[in-house]
Amino acid sequence: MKKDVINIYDIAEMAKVSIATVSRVVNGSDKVSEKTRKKVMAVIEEVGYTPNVFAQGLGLNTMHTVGILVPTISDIYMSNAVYYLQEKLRTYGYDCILGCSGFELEGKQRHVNMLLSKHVDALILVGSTYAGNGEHVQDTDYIREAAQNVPVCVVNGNVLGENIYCTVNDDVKAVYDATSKLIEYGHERILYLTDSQSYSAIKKRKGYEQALEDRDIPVRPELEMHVVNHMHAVRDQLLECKVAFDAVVASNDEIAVGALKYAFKKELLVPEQLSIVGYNNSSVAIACEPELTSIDNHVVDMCYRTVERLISVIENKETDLEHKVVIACDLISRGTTEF
Amino acid sequence: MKKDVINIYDIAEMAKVSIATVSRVVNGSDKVSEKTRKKVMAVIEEVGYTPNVFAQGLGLNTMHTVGILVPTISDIYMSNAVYYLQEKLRTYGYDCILGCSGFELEGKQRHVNMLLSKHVDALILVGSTYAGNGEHVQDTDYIREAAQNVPVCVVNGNVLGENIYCTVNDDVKAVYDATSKLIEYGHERILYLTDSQSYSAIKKRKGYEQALEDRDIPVRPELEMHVVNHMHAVRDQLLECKVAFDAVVASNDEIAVGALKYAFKKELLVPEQLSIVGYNNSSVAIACEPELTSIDNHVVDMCYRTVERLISVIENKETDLEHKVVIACDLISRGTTEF
DNA sequence: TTGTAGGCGTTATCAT
DNA sequence: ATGATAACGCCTACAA
Repeated sequence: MKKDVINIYDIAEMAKVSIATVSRVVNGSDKVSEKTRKKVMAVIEEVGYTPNVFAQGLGLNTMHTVGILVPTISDIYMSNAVYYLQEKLRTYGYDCILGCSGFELEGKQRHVNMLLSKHVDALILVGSTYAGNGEHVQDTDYIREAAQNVPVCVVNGNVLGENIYCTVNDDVKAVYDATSKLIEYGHERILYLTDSQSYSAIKKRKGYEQALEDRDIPVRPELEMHVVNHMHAVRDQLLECKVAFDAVVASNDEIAVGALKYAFKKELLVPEQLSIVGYNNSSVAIACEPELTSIDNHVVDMCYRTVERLISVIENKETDLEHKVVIACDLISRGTTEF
Repeated sequence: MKKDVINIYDIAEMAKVSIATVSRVVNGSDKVSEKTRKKVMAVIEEVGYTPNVFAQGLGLNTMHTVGILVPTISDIYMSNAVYYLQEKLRTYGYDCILGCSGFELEGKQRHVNMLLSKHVDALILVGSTYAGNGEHVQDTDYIREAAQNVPVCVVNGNVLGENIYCTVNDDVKAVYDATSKLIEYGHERILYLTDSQSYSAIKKRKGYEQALEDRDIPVRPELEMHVVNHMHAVRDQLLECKVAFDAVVASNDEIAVGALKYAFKKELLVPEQLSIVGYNNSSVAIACEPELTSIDNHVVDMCYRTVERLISVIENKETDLEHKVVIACDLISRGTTEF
C-alpha cells in the first residue's frame, strides 16, 4: 500500500551529484551552478521528491509550524479567529496545528505541553480565558513557562511575561460608548449580562460601570447578571427574575439574542421598550429580527496583526516589540437600538 | 532564552543505564526489571524529559497525528465537525493538524500534499465539497492518490477508491421526508434553495424532487433556485423573483433564515402563508423568530463513527471495512412549519 | 562549485 | 534484563 519513499540519496544518485548538492538545491543556496541546479531540479520534479520533515526537524529543530490553542473551536468567534490566523500564517509559509483545550486549567496546561512537544515555532492562544481572571496570577504561570521555549501570542487576552505578545480589544471603551449611547437615549436601568469572569468580560463590565458612574447613575449589583451562554437559558432566566430594566448590554451575541427572545415572549417592543446591544457582530446577530446592534471586535485585524508581529519575532528575532497591542471596536447599529 | 533540551543520553547517564533501557522504559516495554524502571522513571519525572518527536518520527515515520482538512473553518458546520473529530481523536492519543483549503481544486490539492508531507497517519476531509460534483471524476484523483500513502476519511461526502472511508448523511431521505410532510400539509409550490452543486446538495435536491414526483406534483425548474450563501442576499433574491411559492426547503440554515427574512419583509405569516425547513440545525436556527424547523444531521455521530473506523484501520490494519457508512438525519420541528 | 563526514535523538536488532 | 550499535534522512562545516 505505502508508496516507497524516495530520499535525498536517491535524488543524488539519479542526478549524479552528492547529497550535499541536492540539499543546496532544495534549500535554494546560491552556491550551485545553474547547470547543476537545473539537472537536479529536473530529477526532483520528475519523481516528486519532498524532504522528510522529521529529518529536517531533527537537525533544525523547527517544522515551520505554529500551534494554535482555543478553548473550543465550536464557537463562531474562535473558529473565525482560527481561520484568519491560519490563513495569514500560510502566507508566511507556516502551517498550524490545532488544539482545543477546554476552559479548565488542567486541559490548558496539557494542550500547551502537547503543542510544545511537537516543537512548534510559536504558540497562539485565542480567547481571554487564557488570561485567567486576574485574581490568581499563578494560573497563567504555564504560559510564561511555555514562553521560555517559544514566543507566545495571546489573542484577546493580556498575560504579562517575557516573550509573550498580546493583542486585545478596547473592550472598556466599546462598552462604555455603547452604554453611554443608551443613557443618552433615556435608558437608566441597563442590564449587563455576561457568562464569564474572563479578562475581557471584566473589561466590558468596567466600561459599563464607568459609563453609569460618569452620568451619576448608581451601579446596581442586581443589574449585573451572570447567565448561561445559551439563548433559551438566558430568556428563561430573564423571565424569572424580578428586576426591572429597559436596556441590555450583553457580552456576546448569543446572550443578546436570548434577551431578544425574552422581549418577544413578554411582547415588549424592541427597541422602544427594550434596547439591546450584543458583542462580536456574529452571524446570529443578523439571523434574528429585529437584527442586533452589536459591537464588532475586528477579529480579522486582531488576527492579522498578531501574525505579523509573531513573524517579526520569529524571523528577525526582534524581542523589543510592544507586549500589548490594542485594537479598537466598532458599534454596528441595527434594529435593537434607537441609534 | 531557549531552555536546554535534555535527551535520552542525559537520562541514561543520570540513571546509570544505557539509552536502550531508557527507551524501553519510555515505551513501556515489559522487558525491564521493576527496579530499573522505577529508577529511570524517577529521573525522567524529576527533569521532565519528553522524547523528541522528530527523532521518533524519523525512525517510526509517524507522529500520532492526523490531518483534518476543511474548506473553511469559519462555518458553523465545519467548526463543529472539527471540534468533535479532534475531541474523539484525542481519546485515542492522536493529535490533529488543521488545514483550510478553500473550495478550489488547486487549494485542496496543495493542502492535501502539505498534510501528507507532515507524515500524518491519516487524512480526514470534511465536507461534500471534496466529493466533487460527480461530473468530473478526475477532480477527486488527488484524494485517491493520497490514499495510497495513508487512509483517507471523507465526512459528508462519497469518494470511491481503495483505502478511502466515507461517512455520509442520508440526505435524500431527510429532504424527501421533510418535503413529503410539507405536501401533506397542503403545500404544492415548494421552493428548493441551495448554494452549491456539491455531492450533498445534489442528494438533497434528489430527495426534494422524488417527494414531488411520488405525489404526482410536477418538478418545476423555476422552483429550484441557486442562491448566495448569505441571509440578506437570499432575502433580496427572493424579493426580486416573481415565482409564487408557499414553502421553502433550504440546503442550510442561513439560507432558510434568509427566506424567513423575506417573509418578514413581505409580511407573510409563518408558517401559515410560508413554511420553511432549514438544514444543519445550527445556532442560527434558534436565533430567529419563529425558530426554524431544521434537519439535524447528527454531526457528533458522524464524527465519532468516522474516528472509530479510522482508528480500527490505523491500529488493526483492517482494510475490509465498509467504504461508506450512512447516518440518518432527524427533522427537528420548530415554529416555521405546521408540523 | 562540489563532495565527505559528523551530528541531530530515537528505535530496534543484535549480542551478552 | 541490559548494553552497544546501526539505521532513519537531512543539514552543514570543512575539505578538495
